[in-house]
Amino acid sequence: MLTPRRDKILNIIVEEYISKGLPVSSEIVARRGLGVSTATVRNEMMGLEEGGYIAQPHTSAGRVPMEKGYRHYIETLMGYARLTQADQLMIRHQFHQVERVVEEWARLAAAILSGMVHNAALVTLPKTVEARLKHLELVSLHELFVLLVLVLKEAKLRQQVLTLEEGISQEELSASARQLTSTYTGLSASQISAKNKKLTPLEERVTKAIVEIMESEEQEEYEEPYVDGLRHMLRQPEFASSEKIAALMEVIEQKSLLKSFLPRVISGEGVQVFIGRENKEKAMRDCSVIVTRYGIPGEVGGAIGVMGPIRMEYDLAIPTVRFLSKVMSELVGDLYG
Amino acid sequence: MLTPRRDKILNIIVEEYISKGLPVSSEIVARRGLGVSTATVRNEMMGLEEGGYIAQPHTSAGRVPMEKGYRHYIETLMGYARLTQADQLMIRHQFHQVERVVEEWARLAAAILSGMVHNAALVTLPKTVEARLKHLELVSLHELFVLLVLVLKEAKLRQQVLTLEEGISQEELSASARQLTSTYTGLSASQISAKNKKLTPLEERVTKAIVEIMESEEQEEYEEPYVDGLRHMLRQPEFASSEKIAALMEVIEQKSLLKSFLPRVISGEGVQVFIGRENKEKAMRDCSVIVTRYGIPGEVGGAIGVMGPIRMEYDLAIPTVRFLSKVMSELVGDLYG
DNA sequence: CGTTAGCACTCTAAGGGTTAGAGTGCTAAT
DNA sequence: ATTAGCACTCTAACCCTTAGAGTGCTAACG
Repeated sequence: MLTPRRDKILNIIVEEYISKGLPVSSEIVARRGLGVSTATVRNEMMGLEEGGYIAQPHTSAGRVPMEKGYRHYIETLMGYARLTQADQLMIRHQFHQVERVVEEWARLAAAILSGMVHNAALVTLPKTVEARLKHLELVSLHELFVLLVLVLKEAKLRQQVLTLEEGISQEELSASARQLTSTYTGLSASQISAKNKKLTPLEERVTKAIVEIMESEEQEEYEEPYVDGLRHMLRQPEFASSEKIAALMEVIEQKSLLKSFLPRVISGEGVQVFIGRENKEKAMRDCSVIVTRYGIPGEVGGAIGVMGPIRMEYDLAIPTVRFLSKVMSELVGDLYG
Repeated sequence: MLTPRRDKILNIIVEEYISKGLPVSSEIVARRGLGVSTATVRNEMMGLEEGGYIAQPHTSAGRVPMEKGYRHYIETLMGYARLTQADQLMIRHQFHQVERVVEEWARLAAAILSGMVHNAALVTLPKTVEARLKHLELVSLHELFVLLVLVLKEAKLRQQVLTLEEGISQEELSASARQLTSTYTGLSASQISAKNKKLTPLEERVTKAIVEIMESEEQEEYEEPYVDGLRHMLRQPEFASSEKIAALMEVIEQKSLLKSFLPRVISGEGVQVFIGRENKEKAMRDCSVIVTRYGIPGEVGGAIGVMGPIRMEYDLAIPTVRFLSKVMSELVGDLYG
């Protein structure tokens, strides 16, 4: 598709632009590698420009990569970019320092990721394909209020306050809870609602609530993600305009973030990169998102990724996302094993 | 301190500046109320300027309120500013629509508040002065891992995964949990650790974990707050500089937000306003924060507030914060009743 | 004495004009 | 195919000018 020399020139332009943020002149390219003159480089650049890989902000300026150029660069990168052994160790070490709680892991992953790539990180909590009940408990709060506590298969807690018609003692509640736990344990929402044993009014009420909670659990595609490192991302010069920032904030706070690209993450394999206009949200047409799944395929999974300006250090961000996804998969697999 | 006329002129300047965002000229002031000429207004303005209430950006510009001017304006405001009946109803209505869960309330309060005042809202979850155990449960996850679930007095759940020395059946775990619940229910961390009954190794392990969790619960001054509506705040013209935004984001993401003013909220009564330099964080010297407590004094409480540019609609923000604090107090009081 | 009309003064923001320099595309030579 | 050389273009940074807004002061007024 691209001659080796053009490929090389393109990659130099992208690298240079990413690190400096300024249009890249033929001279800068000529100084790096290939023993050719600036004139030759200029000729090749014209070809790349016709191909839509690069463009000039104005006539007398150097070249700037276009989305197609970034795409090409990233394709090359995907092959070899890996984290150094030292970085991997450093990251693993940090995970050993925190508690064995999924929320903590996700938070830490977001913190590490955003810190390393100087951009915002997103991490969703892992979600099981099918929620299964592990244990349930009824705790009398006061008068007619009862707290229903569900423990789902992967140590996930859900709670709901139920209002009863008549007061019931804690002893009776505990008995019912024990009873229901033993009949429902290990079952999914559909299996629970399928069971049509004879139930007391209380048990019926509780069962309905359980099914409701577990179904809503399965419905949502993903949990709301942890977002960390906005402070880093906003320091990038491309976010000088506060209008852009506000628009982005809108997307983030309205939670439309997930809907916009998670479907594509689920379907795809490996680390995926969405550059500029490839993002569905208008506010993100100046951003790139690097995401991947983590977890155990077909059982439990979440998403982890980075958001930043198009001019991002892909050579760092891609392997970092990849590695953190690996670590999270191991941890989650361990917990759910 | 201030003659009635100066007081009036000052308040006009502040109001006008808040609504328009432009320096206020003597003519604008003269056109509103008081039957005096621009020259007289100018004379009075000079007095106000000497007093440090207002200032000119440059020689030939109108006046802009200084922090002292805002302070004076707010002091006047505090007396009478109330929400309309319609707004109050509208807000109450929204709270009736959501589930009886503290987290939901806090989230909703933040959403309503930020939407109404077009700025960022902060709401912490209510925190009890002393954590009391309501119920505990032990659920076997697999092999040596056991999930400890605590239900605290105010329907608050806490969890921790314990690693045991040897496998224990779910039946035994449940028995222990029931046993411990009955002995510990209604007690505080210190009371639990004071009890020195004979304990099995398992019970000892669990007790230690309980005390640990409950103590950490009491230690933290406040929970991490929900922040909502940054998208609104960032649209304000004073946040045109992205440098400011990034600095603010730093404060928010690093959680230093709470430490910076919550001590003062706890000690103070009623709605409090921190204007510009009165905020401890450097990044917030261009911001105002309006906060108050909610909850039941001496028992349980949280904080709710607004953050925005100094040029904020105090006449709207102050009563809104006040009213939402009232609603949250009622709800929380109801739940903990 | 407080108030006001009148006026000179100051400062900003916007527009226009100039210029140095960067980087190009083209041409002609190698 | 490559390259040196050069004319050309466009930007960004200046400076200069000017209209207009709003002031502070002075002197007159009730």
